[in-house]
Amino acid sequence: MQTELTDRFIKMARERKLKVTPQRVEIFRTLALSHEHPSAEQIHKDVREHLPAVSLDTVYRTLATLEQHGLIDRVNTSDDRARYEVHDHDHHHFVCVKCKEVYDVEWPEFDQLPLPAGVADLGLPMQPRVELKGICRKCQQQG
Amino acid sequence: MQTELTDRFIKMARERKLKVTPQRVEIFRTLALSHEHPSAEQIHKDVREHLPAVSLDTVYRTLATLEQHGLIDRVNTSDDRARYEVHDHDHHHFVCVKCKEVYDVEWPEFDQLPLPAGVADLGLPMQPRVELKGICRKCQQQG
DNA sequence: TTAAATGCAAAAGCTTTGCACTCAT
DNA sequence: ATGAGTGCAAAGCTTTTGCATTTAA
Repeated sequence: MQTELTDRFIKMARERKLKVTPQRVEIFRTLALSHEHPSAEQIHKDVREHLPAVSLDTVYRTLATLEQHGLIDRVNTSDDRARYEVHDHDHHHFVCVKCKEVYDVEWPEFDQLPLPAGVADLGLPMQPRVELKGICRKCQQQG
Repeated sequence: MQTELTDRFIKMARERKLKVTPQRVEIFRTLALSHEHPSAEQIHKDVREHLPAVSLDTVYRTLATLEQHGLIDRVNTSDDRARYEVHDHDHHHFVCVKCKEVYDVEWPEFDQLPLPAGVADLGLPMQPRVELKGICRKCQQQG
């Protein structure tokens, strides 16, 4: 529900001593409710339907802040623009190399796989994610 | 060796009816010999040591062309600029969220794992790659 | 009260594009 | 010969930044 999501954001923000502004609440809610892995500009457009005065640079700054504090994730696609998501369940991505669309994929077998031995030497790993590049159904049918 | 790599490129380019220009040869060779997952600008800088007249936009155009034809891969990082590699052995990436450095990781157990059932519905998958985000050794030590 | 967040506008940075010329085939 | 590739310069987009104002704590 609306309140539940907002409360969750407020709780996480407070824990990290981030100020809770209407802009931030709305940006987080918009992203959490989207399944489109939206870009900053898309988020801006959506947020403006509820808070018309929000500026694009606030969206950029907020996304950067929330990402740094681990509340949201940047999705690495081959797209020119950065795209984001709230990572609230274990999943991976199928990225279409043609249209750049991103689809969520669940893969429990992978989630249970232990990390390769050498990783510890490289650094401290966080979330292992699989990126499945490919051509999506829609693009296959179009040629 | 030098010739071997060049020959390999020429063969692949011819198969795809791409013209073999000195610029393309040098761009491919530079990328193939690099282990740094370089950006277009870095490649441009390196290539210029052998072919001083190559322009940056030719590098961009060549990288786009070679990527479209599958001779090179774009590496999806959280970095602002696009980065590339010649994918000549099975490996995955450890990406440092702080310095954006990309390290290669081998993971034979993953390579043997069958793809999740649902993928076929999404489209035609190509290479499954794992992206391990984390904080690299160097950044850990610096704070 | 006060440090952080926002909005605006301008700038920066990466990448793309139009056009005339060159070159691989 | 001829169409693809290149270099140059200019433009296009996304993203960042400086500064004055507002606001959450």
